[in-house]
Order: sequence, then C-alpha cells, then structure tokens
Amino acid sequence: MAVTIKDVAKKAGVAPSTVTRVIHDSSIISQKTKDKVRAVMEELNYYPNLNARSLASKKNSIIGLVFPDATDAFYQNPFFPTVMRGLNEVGANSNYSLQLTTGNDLTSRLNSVQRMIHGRQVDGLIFLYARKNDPILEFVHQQKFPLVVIGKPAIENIPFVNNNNQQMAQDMTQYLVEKGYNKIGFIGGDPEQQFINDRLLGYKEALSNANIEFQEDWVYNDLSFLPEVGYELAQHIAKEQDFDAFVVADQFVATGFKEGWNAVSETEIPVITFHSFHMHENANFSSDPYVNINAHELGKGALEMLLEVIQNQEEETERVFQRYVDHEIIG
Amino acid sequence: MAVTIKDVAKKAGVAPSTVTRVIHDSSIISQKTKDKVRAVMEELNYYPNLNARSLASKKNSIIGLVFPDATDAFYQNPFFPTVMRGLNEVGANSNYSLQLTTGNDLTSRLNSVQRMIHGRQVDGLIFLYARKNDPILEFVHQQKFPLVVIGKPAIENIPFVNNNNQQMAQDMTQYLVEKGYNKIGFIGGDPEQQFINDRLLGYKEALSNANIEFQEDWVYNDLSFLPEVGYELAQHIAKEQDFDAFVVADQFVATGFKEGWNAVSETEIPVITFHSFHMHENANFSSDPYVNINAHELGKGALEMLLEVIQNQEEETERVFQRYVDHEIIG
DNA sequence: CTGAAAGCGCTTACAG
DNA sequence: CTGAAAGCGCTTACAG
Repeated sequence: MAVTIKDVAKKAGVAPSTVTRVIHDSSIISQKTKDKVRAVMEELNYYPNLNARSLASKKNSIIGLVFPDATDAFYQNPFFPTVMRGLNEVGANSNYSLQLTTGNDLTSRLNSVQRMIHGRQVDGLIFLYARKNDPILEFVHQQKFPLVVIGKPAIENIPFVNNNNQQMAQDMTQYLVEKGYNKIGFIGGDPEQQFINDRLLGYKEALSNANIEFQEDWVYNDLSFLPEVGYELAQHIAKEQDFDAFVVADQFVATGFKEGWNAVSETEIPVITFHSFHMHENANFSSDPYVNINAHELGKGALEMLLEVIQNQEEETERVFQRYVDHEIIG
Repeated sequence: MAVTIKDVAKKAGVAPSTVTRVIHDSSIISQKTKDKVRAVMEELNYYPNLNARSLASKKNSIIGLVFPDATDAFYQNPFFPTVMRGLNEVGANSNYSLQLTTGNDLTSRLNSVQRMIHGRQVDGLIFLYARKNDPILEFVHQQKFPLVVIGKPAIENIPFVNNNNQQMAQDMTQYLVEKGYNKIGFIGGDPEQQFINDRLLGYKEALSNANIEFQEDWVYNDLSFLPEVGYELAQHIAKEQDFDAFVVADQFVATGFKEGWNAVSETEIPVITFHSFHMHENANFSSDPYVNINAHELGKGALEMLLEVIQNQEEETERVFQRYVDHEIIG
C-alpha cells in the first residue's frame, strides 16, 4: 500500500493534522516540527493522495478545457497547440492540472462538461472558442461556475481574453490602403465564429475611414478554414475579378489562397492575414505582412484570469474580467 | 450543498449501498428498486462526486497525456490535434477523461507525471512522442505504471502503437524508384526522434533493393520541423545539386522545401512526404504523393490499448501489447 | 504551536 | 436481493 499521512505522522511522532499543516507550509507550525516532518516525508517517499485532498477540501486544482466540435475544421488550426502551450505554462507554475472535455458532438461534449462540474472534478473551465449559439456556454454560465472564454462570448458579463479582432482587421485594411490599394477583398470563414464577424466589421470600418465605397461582393464568407478552400476560391476570383489586394481572416485559407492564385495568374496578389504562430520566421520565406494573434498570450492570460475569477468568487466581490491582448502588424 | 447518495437513499427509502449498486447497474438489484432509485436521482438531480468515488474505489477513469517539451518544434505539428481527436473519441465512448501533463521543460514535466501517479490522479498514461533518452518514460516504466507510447519506445517490452515508419519510407522510396528516379535525397529531422531514424532506414533499404548505391551526402538530417528550415535547405540544394527527387520526413519541412525550391529553380522537384492530416483533399491543390500517417487511428488505438493494459494488469496475465497501423501511398 | 475528533461522499466486504 | 458498518486518505473547526 501507498504511504499515507498517518504513516508519516506516526513515524514523526506528531498528529496527522500537523502533517497536513506542514504540507501546506502553514505559518503556525514551528520550523523544528516542519523540518522533522519533511525529513520523514522524504524518507518514506510520501505523496499526498489528491482524491482525498479534493474530497476533504472541496478544491481540485484542476481546470477543464472546453474544445470546439471535433468535426470543426477550426480544430485543426495551429492556434490550438499554441494556446495549449500558454495554458500549460501557467498551469505548471501554479500547480494546476488541465483536463480535457471529451466528445465529438454537442451532446457528448455537454455531457462531459456536466460530469466535470457536477462530479466536482474541476474548479473552473476555459472555453477555447466562442460561437454564437452555444448551449454548453449557456449551461456553465447558468450554473454560475467559474469560466473564462478565449474569444468573444455571445453572452454578456462573461469573463474573456480576446484579440481585438475588429481593431486588428481595421489596422490591416488600413495598412493595405496606405500601400495604395483600393479594391480590397475580404476572405472570411465561418460566420458562426465571433472573430470572423469582428474582423469583417474592422475591415468595413477601415474602408469607410478611407472613403472607399464598400461593396457586398467584395466579401467572401461562409468558408471552412482549410487551405484547399482558399485555393479554389483564389482560382475562381483570379480569373474573374480585378482586386488589388486581400485581407484574409485565416492563416490556412491564406496559404491555399496564395497558392491557388499563383497557379492561374501571372501577377502576385498582395495579401495580409492573421497568424497564430510564426510559420515564417525566415524573412525570405514569405514576405506577406501579417498580424500575430498571439495565441500563446491568449492561453496564458485565460488561465491567469480564471485563477483570479476563482479566487474572486470565494471573496464574493464584484469584478468584471475582460482583456484584449496587444497586436502589431509585421510588415 | 450538493445532493449526495444519502439524500437519494433516504428519499428512495433504501440504503446508500443500494444506491451505489443502482448507479453501477449491478445485476443483483431488482428492476423495481432500480426504477425507484433512478427516478429519485433524476428528481433530485443527483450526480456522483467523482473524488469520493475515486478515493473509495481506487479508480479514477482518468488517463494522463504526456506531451513532448513545449520548446520542441515538433509540438507545433498538426499531428497533435489529430491524435487528440482520436483519443478524445475513445475517451468519450468509454467515459474516461483526459488530463494533460503540464510543464515546458523536462523537470517540470517529470514533476507533473510524478504528481499524477503518486497522487493517484490517473489510471494510466499515454506518451504522445517517443525519443531516445527519456527520463520520464524510464520513471513510469520503472514504477510499473500502465502506459502506452505512440511511436517506438526506446525501452523494450513497452506497449506501443506506431506507424511502421521503416516500411512506409521504404514503400515511398520504392515508389519514386519505380517512377524512374535514381538520385533520391532524404530530408530528415530531429534524429532524437525514433521515427526519423526508422524512416531513414526504410529509405536506405529501398535504395539497396533497387541496386542504387546510397551515398551519405544524400541525407540531410538534424533539422527542426519547420517550414522555413525546408525552405532554406531547398534553396541551398537546388543551386548546387542534381537530385531527381526527395523523400521528406516531415510535412511542414516539405511545404517549405517545395516553396524554397520553386523560388530559385525553374524545374519542379518531385517530393514524397508524410502527412498527418489531409491538408490537401482537393486533388488540384497539391499533386505530390504522400503517405497518411493516420494520426487519428494512432490516438484511438493508443487509448484502446491502454484500457486493455489496465484491465490486463488487474488480471495479472502476461501479454505483449504492440501494434502497427496500416498505411497506403496516395499517389 | 499541536492534537483528537468528525467529516468529505462514495464503495466494499460481510451478513442476512 | 438489500442493509449496516467500516474505510478510502485527507482537511477542518474546535479545544487547549
């Protein structure tokens, strides 16, 4: 059998409650006792049983991660590993573990989240996506369970960490305008995703500011986030339209778009896009400008915020949690 | 307070132990009692406290996932989201949760794994990578803790699910040989990763079978798995060498390689590579042949195997667990 | 500064 | 087929 707190207590000649206090480095325990107990813990190779701890203390030090539908092409985006690295970093430093919600469809994902909450498995949840109608988000919110959304939640007063997608797209579009381009197209994505709509808004705003008359057919939306989608679209557009440049809302689509364009056209097409990671650190590799969406910071910030939300909940103070991470155009 | 098993028992007029048995659908309980208890559970909105369950039963229904170092470029590979989907699918169907090991460097990753094992947080571990010297793998193995490696473990007698990388590379190289190419280069990666070495072996084997004399300087190894690395390398090679074709061991490197080559050379270079997902479902998009490494099946198979390993451990029978997933060249 | 006791919410033999 | 009792390994008031 594994070594328990009782074994340590007996060998150290103290009470189990004293051992607990030493483990948590309680300030009321004498240094002498601490040293003695710690020596015994080391000697017996003691590790606390986390299930017992959670049961007794009603805290888990585990955070649940809610992913989008696995069928969603968005899931394939390199955005995710980078976000995870950010979450990971904070988790390791604060001794929180990360647990995944499982399930490929809405029903099983909701089940998984309910299990986590009702089963007292996690202390809080982070949503790695934001979409318009999300029964899972609604459920968690209605339970008043601590959560943070990465992205822009469709419900008011929910803590979130996000890019300022509208401002980003506006800056990017303006960047193209300043380069002298006039007829600038917008390649979107899944309009259920909030960030797509925000980027579209920013794009329109920039055109308006530049006194360029926006036209509905400059926007290509309702697309999957896949390179081949961009590829086909580009071939289509290149032959029939006379755009000067494009704002492309997704990195993968942009990759395909460039390739598709080059396959049928002699002239290069200027494109600006959003990157979730530095695929192109080598300046020679791709000269297109982009904005880094700073997925690492989103992950890091989300978990940091959630830990505050959890603490805040205990203190029952009223605070609003929301944060936009900085961005910058890499030209 | 949350509803407990006692509340349900009282309201249903049975003992708590009976409620437990109903929850686990024990065959010795009468249908009548089951119906009654279930109705009460529904009425009171009862959910079992998973911490209490784990403490009492010594089972968690949680599997730990061990990731490579976050600094590793490999981590950025779309391989991971796809593996996760596979794991996820099995997890959802079998009511197992997935927990991540946190930490960016070796020390904190090892800490995280020790915490999971000693803290009784997980029933088993899946390693999402395989490298030559891995203190974490050594630790877990030495603890005789249930585990499965995705890839080829450097230690004998460890359960694993893997691609047959050597055979794959051999088939791929042979494919190029049959197309009439003779001077075939090999673009590798991190030689600490087992799969790189296996792919190199298969490549050499195919050349040998085709009576093509292999030369050391046909191999470019010790590279990061990044597009820009492929890009630079291609520019370098295209100007100085006269290869007919290449086997490229990584999808990202291959992407950069093609682009880099096209940037300085008039002639296309035939390349065959490994894909972790269908980035190019559209046949027009990229015509290069590839082998799908079937990351989804690797994830699925790994968790299925681990569940068997855990069960097998309880039964204390001796079994060897290892499996290669199928592969196929998409021409 | 430390200890004895009760309790967290389940499960598991044991008994009938 | 069902129940009473003990126990899983911690933590938390309470008392001193």
